[in-house]
Amino acid sequence: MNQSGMRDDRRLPRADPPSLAERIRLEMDAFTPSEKRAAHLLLSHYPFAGLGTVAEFASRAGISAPSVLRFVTRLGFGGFPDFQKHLREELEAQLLSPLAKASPSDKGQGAPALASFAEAVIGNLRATVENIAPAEFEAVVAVLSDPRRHIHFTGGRFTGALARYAESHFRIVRSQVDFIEGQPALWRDRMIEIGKKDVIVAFDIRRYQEDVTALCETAARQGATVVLLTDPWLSPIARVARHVLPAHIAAPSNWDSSAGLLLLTEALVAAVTKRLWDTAKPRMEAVERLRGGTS
Amino acid sequence: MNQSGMRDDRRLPRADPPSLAERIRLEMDAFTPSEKRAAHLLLSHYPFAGLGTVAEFASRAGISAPSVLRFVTRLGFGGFPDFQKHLREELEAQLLSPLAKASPSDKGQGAPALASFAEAVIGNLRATVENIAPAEFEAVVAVLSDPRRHIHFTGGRFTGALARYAESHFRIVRSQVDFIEGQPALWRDRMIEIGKKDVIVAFDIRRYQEDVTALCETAARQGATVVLLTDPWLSPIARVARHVLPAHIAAPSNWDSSAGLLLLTEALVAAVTKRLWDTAKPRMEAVERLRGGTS
DNA sequence: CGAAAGCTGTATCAGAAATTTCAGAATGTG
DNA sequence: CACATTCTGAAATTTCTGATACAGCTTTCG
Repeated sequence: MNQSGMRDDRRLPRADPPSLAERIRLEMDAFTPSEKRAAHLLLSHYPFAGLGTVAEFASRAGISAPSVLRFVTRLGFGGFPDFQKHLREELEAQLLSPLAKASPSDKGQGAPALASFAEAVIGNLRATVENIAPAEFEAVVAVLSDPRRHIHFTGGRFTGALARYAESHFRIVRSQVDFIEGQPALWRDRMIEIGKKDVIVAFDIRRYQEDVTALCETAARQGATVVLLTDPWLSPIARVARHVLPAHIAAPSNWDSSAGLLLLTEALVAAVTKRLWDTAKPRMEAVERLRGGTS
Repeated sequence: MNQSGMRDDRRLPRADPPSLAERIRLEMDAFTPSEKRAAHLLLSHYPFAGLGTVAEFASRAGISAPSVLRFVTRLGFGGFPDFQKHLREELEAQLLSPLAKASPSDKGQGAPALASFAEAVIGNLRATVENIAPAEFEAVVAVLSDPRRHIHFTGGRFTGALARYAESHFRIVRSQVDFIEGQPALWRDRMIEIGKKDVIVAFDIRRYQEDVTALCETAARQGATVVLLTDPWLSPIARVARHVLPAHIAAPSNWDSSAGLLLLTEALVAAVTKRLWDTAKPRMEAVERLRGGTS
C-alpha cells in the first residue's frame, strides 16, 4: 500500500551497502506472506540458504519456485544467479576481512552520541592492549588452562555481570568452574574449601567494592591464586593478586566503560579454548547436543 | 604414486575429514599440472573460488572446463554440484558452529593473539555503529527515558550477563527497572502484569534461545514494547520487536564477541542518564550515600 | 455481498550449465 | 628417434535449472 515514494528511502548517510540481511529486515513489513517465508528462511540461515538451487530454497521455505524468483526480483536483483553472486561476494568480504568494514573516515553526524562514544571505547581498547604485558596475559591463560585447578569468578555491582559472562563461557570449555556472589554472607562458608589449587578471577573497577576485596584477601591468605581484572588505578585487590590485567575505562559518560574488561575476558576465553581444544571440543559438542532438541 | 595403496585412502583413523583444503594440500604432489592450477586457485580463495560456475572457475584458473571436472572427480566427488554442496556445507558448519573454527597449526602467540583479537573487536564496533540507524538509537533512548514505563531486561545463556549489566546501571538511573530470568517457569507469573506501558529489552544472539523468544512474543502479545539487541542476522524476536539494534559479533575465536552489544548498552546508559539527569543525579547521590555508610 | 486487485502455485519452456566424447598436444621411454 | 602413455581442450551432448505464462485462490474494498 505504501512505499510509493521509493526514492527517499536512503537519505541517511550510509557508508557502503549494508548487509542484504539488514535491508530485508527493513522491508520486511512490505513483503507478501510468501515473501516473508522466504525472507525468514534466508535470515535464519543467512546466507547459506540462498546458495543452493531455487527449487531447494523453495522447498525449504515451503513456497513455490516462482515465489522465490519474485522475492529476489523484489530485492532488486536481475535474477537468481545475480542474487547468489551478491551473497557470495558479501560473504567473502565479511569472512576475509573482519576489519575491512571499519571505514577510517569519520562520516557524517549519523548518531554523534553513539559514534563518539564508540570512538572513546575504541581508544580504551587500544590503550588496554598496549599496556598489557604479553607475558602476563600468557601467564593468566596458562593458569586458567590448568585442568587441575578450580576456578572461581567474582565481581562487584557492575562487574559482577562480566564475571558471570566469563563463567558462562569457561563453564563450557572446562570443568571446575563456578561463580561466587560478592556478598560475604554468601561466600564465607565456601572459603573452607578454598586452597592452593584454587584460582579466584576477580573483576573490580573503581568505587572498589570492599566485599570483593575481602573475598580475595581471604582466598589469598588460604593460598589461592588471585587473578585481577581492574582499571589502571588498580583495585586494592592488586596487593594480594598474583596476576593483574588493567583495562582503560574512561568514557564520555557518567559511567565507566567495561568494554576493555570484556575484551580481555573474551580474549582469555578464546586463548584458553584454543589451548584446551582437545578436551574443550568434546565438551562443547556435548553441550550442543543437549541443546539441539529441535532443528 | 605411493606404495601404501591409493585406492583405500581412508585407512587412516581420522575422525572426519577436517577440511577439503587440507586433503588437497596432501595430495598436491600427485596432481597433474592443470589440476595443480585448479588446486592452487581453490586454496588461494578457499572456498569461494569453487562456488561459481565451472566455466568461471576454469577461466580464473587458466584451464579448461573438462580439467576442472576431472579435478573434482579426482577429489572423489560425483560431479561439480556435489563438490559445491560439500564446500557450502563445510563453510556453513565452520561459520555457524564455533566448534569448527579450530586452527590447530598456529599456537602459542601470546600478545599477537590479544592484539589481533582486539583489532577484530574494534572492527566490529565500527561496523556496529555504522549500521545503526540514528533514528532507531534515538527512539530506543526515548523509550528508556520515559519514566512512566516499566523496563524489564532479559537475555540468553551468555547475553543474560549483558542484560544484568544493563539492569544494574539503569536501576540506579531510574525507577521501575528489573531483570527477568530467561526460563519460562520464572516469568510466566509475571506476565499477568505486563502491558502496554512495559518495555522488554532483550539480548539475543545466534544460537537464539527459544525461551527468550517465547518471553518476548508473550510480552508483545500483551502490548508491551520490545527492544531487541541482536546480531546482524537478527534473532527471531525481531518479528515482534518495536526497535532492533544489531551488533556485529564475529571474532577470531570459537566464540562470538559481545563487545558490540556492550557498546550499545553503555551508550544507551550514557544517553538515558544524560536525558534524565535532573532525576538521575539525586538518585545516584543517594546510592552513593548508602554505600558509604555500610560495608 | 460482490467485484477488483493481488497473491500463489502448476505446467511449460528456453537456455545455460555440467558432462562426455574424441582428437590433438605434451611428456616420458625404450 | 619412434612409440606409448598421459594429459588437455574444443566441440557435441545431455541434464537440469531458472524463468514465464496462466489460471485458481484469497484478500480487500466499495
